[in-house]
Amino acid sequence: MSAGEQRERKPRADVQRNRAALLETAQRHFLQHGVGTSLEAVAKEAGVGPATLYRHFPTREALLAAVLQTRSEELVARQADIDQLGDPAEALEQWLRAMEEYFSAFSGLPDPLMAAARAQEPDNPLTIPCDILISATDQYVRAAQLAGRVRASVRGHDLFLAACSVAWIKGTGTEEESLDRLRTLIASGYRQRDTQA
Amino acid sequence: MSAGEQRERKPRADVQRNRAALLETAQRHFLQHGVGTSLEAVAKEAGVGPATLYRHFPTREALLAAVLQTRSEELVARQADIDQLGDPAEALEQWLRAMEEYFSAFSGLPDPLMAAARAQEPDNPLTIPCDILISATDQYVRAAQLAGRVRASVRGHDLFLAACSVAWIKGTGTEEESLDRLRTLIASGYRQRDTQA
DNA sequence: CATCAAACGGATGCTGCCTCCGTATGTATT
DNA sequence: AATACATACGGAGGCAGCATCCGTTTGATG
Repeated sequence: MSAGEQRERKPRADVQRNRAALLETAQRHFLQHGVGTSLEAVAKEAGVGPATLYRHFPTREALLAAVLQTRSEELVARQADIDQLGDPAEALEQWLRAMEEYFSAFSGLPDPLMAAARAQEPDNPLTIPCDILISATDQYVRAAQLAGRVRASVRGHDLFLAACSVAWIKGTGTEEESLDRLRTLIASGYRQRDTQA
Repeated sequence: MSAGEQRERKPRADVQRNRAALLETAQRHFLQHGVGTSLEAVAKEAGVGPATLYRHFPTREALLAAVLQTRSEELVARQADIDQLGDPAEALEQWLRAMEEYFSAFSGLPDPLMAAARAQEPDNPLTIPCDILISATDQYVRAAQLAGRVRASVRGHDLFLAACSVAWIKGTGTEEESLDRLRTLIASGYRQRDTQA
């Protein structure tokens, strides 16, 4: 209490408990019913009133961002593995797949994600994740370009959009085979042709 | 009443009138607020009760399909122009742009469209339009492939998905410049390289 | 003008969103 | 252990949109 410690009241225990229950339930509901799931139902199943949910997470996006936190960390962890790869083209490819899986975590996720990526609303809790992903993608693109494996005209942002698109289509229930064809099409689009000049 | 004529009662005049008013209003609302617009509001502004709207168009998709009818016809009309072009690669390109514009008619349109394209629900009034578009795309693809301008591995369905994706991204409010970059990426993906062996 | 099927539309029940406010709960103090 | 107090809780309620039922109106017909 002496050394600069503000000596603030310890936060209540139920706050943490409710928050955890909400996150756990929300994740399940997002998984089962997509990002548009009923928040009222989430609250009820978590054993709290609607107001408690809204107090913890003022908007659907805030809840979504919080639930996504775990997955974001997994994505960052994957980056370490990917960076180990010697081949920058392979690294880019794997990174794109990792991002796509992240976008496909819940059906309907790409929409709020794009909304966040577009506008510069700093209050949208999904904006920061998006910005990070775009610049990370740009890193991988540049590395692959230096190795002459990716066209010079390509930007990280382009492939971010492409990955988001594929995730969106995936979310609409398209068969995996069609998705693979689309991925191949995109890959042909950004890869530098070997038979150059 | 003799010659096989079933002599059925002439349909009431208000039916036609209400239907027309609903379509006109619905188009305006879809344009302004996207495909998710309030059907109640549409009915009210068209000067009819909710029940009348639902009697004419049992589902949102039915109304959407009816409103889209006009645009579909415009698309067919464009086909005539496109078919005039000598260059099959150019024809494919223009066709893809035409489809993309069609998909972008209303914000949020790509979602129900993809839903219709995916499942074989013959009762979904959007399924037929989708099937037509896919096979039309396939025609253009084949023609361009015969001319050696498009990779052999590409299918019409792939480019249908790609066009739908671009339209989806457009609907999320992304800047036109980013869209152009994405279109270019896709084009690089399907075009046959000139420096072939 | 009378008839009657066809179409209409208001009322209604439902679900989900979000907020207000009286109440309960956990922490700190004595 | 009991009290004081801030903090968090949650039910109630207002609102909007969907979709349907059913009593009433409308307009084609003879």
